[in-house]
Amino acid sequence: MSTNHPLAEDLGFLLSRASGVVARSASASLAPLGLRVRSYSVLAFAGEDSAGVTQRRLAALMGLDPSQVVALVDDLESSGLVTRAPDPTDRRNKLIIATEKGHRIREEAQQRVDRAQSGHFDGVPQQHLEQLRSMLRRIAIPEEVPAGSGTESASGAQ
Amino acid sequence: MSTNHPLAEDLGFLLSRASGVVARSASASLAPLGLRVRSYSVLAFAGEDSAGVTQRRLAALMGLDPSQVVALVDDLESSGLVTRAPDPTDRRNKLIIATEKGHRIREEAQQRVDRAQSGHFDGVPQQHLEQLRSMLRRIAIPEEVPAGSGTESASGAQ
DNA sequence: TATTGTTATACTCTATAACTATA
DNA sequence: TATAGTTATAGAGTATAACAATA
Repeated sequence: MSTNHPLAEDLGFLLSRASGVVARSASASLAPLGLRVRSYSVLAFAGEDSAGVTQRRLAALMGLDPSQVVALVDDLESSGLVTRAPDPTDRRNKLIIATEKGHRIREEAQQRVDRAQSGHFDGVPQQHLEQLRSMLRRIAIPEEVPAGSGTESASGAQ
Repeated sequence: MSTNHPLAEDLGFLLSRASGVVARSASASLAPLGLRVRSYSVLAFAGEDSAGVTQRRLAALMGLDPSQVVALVDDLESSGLVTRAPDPTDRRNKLIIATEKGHRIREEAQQRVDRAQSGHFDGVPQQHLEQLRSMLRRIAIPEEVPAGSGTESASGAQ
């Protein structure tokens, strides 16, 4: 399409830069809780569903390889924020469930992240933010990640 | 502000996911040229200014530490895409200048990246893309990086 | 004394492949 | 045989600190 635009105007470039800026401030805001953006994401997803989430689903939600989820859960588990509960239905699955402490920390973590992010977004009108969100959602999740998790052989996850 | 929203709707999270998706496809499209997103960015900035760019300025433009720029320039230089020219005005500076071959490769690289990215953005109305761009620019470059490069002791660069 | 580029180092993130236990 | 979780490993990205040459 538009040929020969400067890189500083390129959407992919700006996306990457902006993402880095926001992630760094989120990371800094979480440090006092002993969390990083990654582990916070796992904790947040686990805390959203009282039935727990499988590691496979976490990987799909976060766009990671399942092998990367292991260490994240290990850390949270050893900090007592989540537990790995066996799934009675299918014993291959491990359901990641937030502990009571996990819920408390998650609450505070979310507030911290929100506070850190508001600095980046608060000048922008609400309507634009909603457009931004829907645009990013479309790009980030090409095929709307069905709740059934991973029948698609890790298609868009990589 | 809005308390207790699901993480999948969080702007920072979506930003990070979308950025990853776009970066991966850009990376894949550049692989046949022996470039990555990072080295392509250096090549693009160098090619935009026939007078060349200092490594310090590249670091500021890309949000990197100056030490990270060294290896990127090393690679491009050994591939014959850029040269390190001494700055007569200030011999501490090294001006990174695209070679003729560098300009050719840069041209093709840009086309490849544009093609890869159009898949992600082409459904979105032009007006929304422009809003997105200006929003990302604001977040990515907090204080509009003055052309004078780095008097601000690597403030926003980190 | 301050700044540009540089080297070195350590840590995080990303990407793959292979293994185990269950199904 | 296929899938969930796991281990291991190599490579890329990120973050700091210190140093030489130049200003």
